[in-house]
Amino acid sequence: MENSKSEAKSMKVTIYDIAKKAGVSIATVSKVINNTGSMRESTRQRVLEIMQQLNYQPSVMASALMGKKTETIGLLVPDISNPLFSEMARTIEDRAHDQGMSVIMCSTDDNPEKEKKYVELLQRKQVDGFIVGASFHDKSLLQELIDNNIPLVMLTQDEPSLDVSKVTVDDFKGGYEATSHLLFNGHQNIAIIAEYAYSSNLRINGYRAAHEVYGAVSKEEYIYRTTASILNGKKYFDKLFSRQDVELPTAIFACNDQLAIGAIQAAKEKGLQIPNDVSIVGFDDTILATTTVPGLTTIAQPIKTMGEKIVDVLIKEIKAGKSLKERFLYNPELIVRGTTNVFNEGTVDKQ
Amino acid sequence: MENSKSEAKSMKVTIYDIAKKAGVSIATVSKVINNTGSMRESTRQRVLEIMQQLNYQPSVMASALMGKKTETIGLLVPDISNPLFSEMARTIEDRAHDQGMSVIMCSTDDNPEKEKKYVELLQRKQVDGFIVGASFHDKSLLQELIDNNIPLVMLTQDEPSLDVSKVTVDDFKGGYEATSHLLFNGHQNIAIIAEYAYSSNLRINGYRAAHEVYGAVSKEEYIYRTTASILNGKKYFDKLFSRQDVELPTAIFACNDQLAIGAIQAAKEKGLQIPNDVSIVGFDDTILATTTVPGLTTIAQPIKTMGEKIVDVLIKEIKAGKSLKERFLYNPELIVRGTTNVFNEGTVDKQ
DNA sequence: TTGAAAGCGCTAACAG
DNA sequence: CTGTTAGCGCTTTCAA
Repeated sequence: MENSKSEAKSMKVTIYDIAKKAGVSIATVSKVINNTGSMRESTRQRVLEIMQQLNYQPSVMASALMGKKTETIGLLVPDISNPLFSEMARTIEDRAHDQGMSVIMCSTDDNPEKEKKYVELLQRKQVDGFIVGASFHDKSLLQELIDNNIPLVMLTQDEPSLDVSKVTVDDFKGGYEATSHLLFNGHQNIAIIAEYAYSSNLRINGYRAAHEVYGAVSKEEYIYRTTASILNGKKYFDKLFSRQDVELPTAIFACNDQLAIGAIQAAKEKGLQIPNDVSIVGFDDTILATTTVPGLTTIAQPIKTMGEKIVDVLIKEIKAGKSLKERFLYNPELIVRGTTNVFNEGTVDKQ
Repeated sequence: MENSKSEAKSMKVTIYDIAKKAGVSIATVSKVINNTGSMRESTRQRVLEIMQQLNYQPSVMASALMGKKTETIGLLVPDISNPLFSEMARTIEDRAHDQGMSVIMCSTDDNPEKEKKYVELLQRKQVDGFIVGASFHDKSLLQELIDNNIPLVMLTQDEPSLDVSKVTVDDFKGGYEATSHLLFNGHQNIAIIAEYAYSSNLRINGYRAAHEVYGAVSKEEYIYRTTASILNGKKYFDKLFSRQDVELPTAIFACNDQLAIGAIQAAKEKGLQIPNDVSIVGFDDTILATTTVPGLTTIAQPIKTMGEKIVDVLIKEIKAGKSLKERFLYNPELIVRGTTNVFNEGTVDKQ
């Protein structure tokens, strides 16, 4: 009635089972698991074999208890169902798995209570490090992690008050390029629908800078702020086009693809032709930018590159045991599709 | 030089610290943590207070080692960046967090090697249960989990060979409704672009059944299979429209939104008008269905409801310690937008 | 080269 | 009502 065969019963097989069957001590088994210490090659082989036979999987829990890593990272983003973040998440997940780590995702909804809850949860789960994406409101929570020397890196959020490693796109340049493209093509009245995020400040600065360079005036009345969603894109487009006090804009620079799509939809509903009556530029270059007709002209972030880099940076810091405070700034790229009329330049990829 | 104040130093505070400071034993502290046993109310309060003061977070690792749950679930889907799954994931995440659990996500890419790798990884991390979404090729891996009595539920995948709880949409009915809508509106030549998935078999059956009911003939030449992507939607649309041996279809039923969008793009490129020259119906009703112009007529899955249900079922099974083998079948709903012409019926939500 | 033993932070009897 | 104690599965000195 004993399970003397290699057919492990249902009970989880532990380091003790391996040790007994191999006729060695658990210390020895531990050494072969971790590839530490030295021993007779034949011993190592025997243990290895038995581990195979019994399909032994060392418990991450137990080793984490002993101060080893959990090989898990926490990913905090505003909303994983937002295409920008789901695309980022996919890259992050792949890169992490390549290095033997898994990722727990948490959508904060820009809600400080959820932020707190998730940070604490992830700490209880003893994640090896955090990736914080796009926006995080309760800075003090993050500062506390930093103070406790818990690896933390920021993606797509160049919040100056936090002194950690960051991977971002050059938001200023992105804003500048989007606006230049529009100015270059003859638009004088360009509105901007931005987000309540640090990145949007930078993009707005780029927008203003472009105006200066082109000798145009950027009107404060054209600058709106909201949160990312198609609905808000619609709403703010309508607001913009129902004002009496300023000239109607002929172009919109939306600070992300969702807002841009909302603007497209609102324009269509108003019977405006795109790009002739109104041109629209988005930001991010998510899948959404390719599914509209006409395709959305947008500023591309190198999502894949950034996702991979942020994982690499985090893992490096986890190994180093301290923040390296590196900053990586990537170039945005203007992708011209059908929502702007083009008399020139730019990467043309019309669909 | 002692940190006698409530200002916990950097070392993690443990159950011992609480016990010492409260002047009780760790057993007592453990009891208040888990709300077990009984004790003087004043004692409980005192301990609770100190836990607050020291910002004590019980280690999930340590309690998991003792056989408690890890409060983590593993989510396996083909690709988290696919809007259907990211929207599902969002719902799942929220529902799980509501009940104190977090989710580790893994994208399998329909690749059996990744499937194996992730299942093993999640086991090492001792997840309390698995949610397997949409498609999973190596059935034996799942069967092994089931045999080991590890909670496992399936979402959107009514694979008959696995006897576990399932939450799915009624794929047959969805296929039937999509096709009926087209037949009812006068189409006789309706092609279908399906996936290599069990759900697609069912949708194809519905497609055939609708033909029978309407006294139409469903031609095998109109049935294509591929994997979900915009590119494949385009590709198969082109294939369909370059055949000489059958009449050109006047309508396409694509088994998911991505394929449908590819078809829309291909149609536009060919200069075909939608819905007049060709009508298109999708499946899923993801965000993609709302961003195209015209909006995509599609079969909606109740993503939120299903996501919540699958979590509830899994958690119930985790608590029960065994599979309940429940099946939940949800009604799909036809959402009529602009890619089909309507002479009648259906939920109209044109944009 | 190997193993005995002392924990990691927590839970769960079992005594007191 | 409360504390003592024996582990959970693993890592890591330190001796042998």
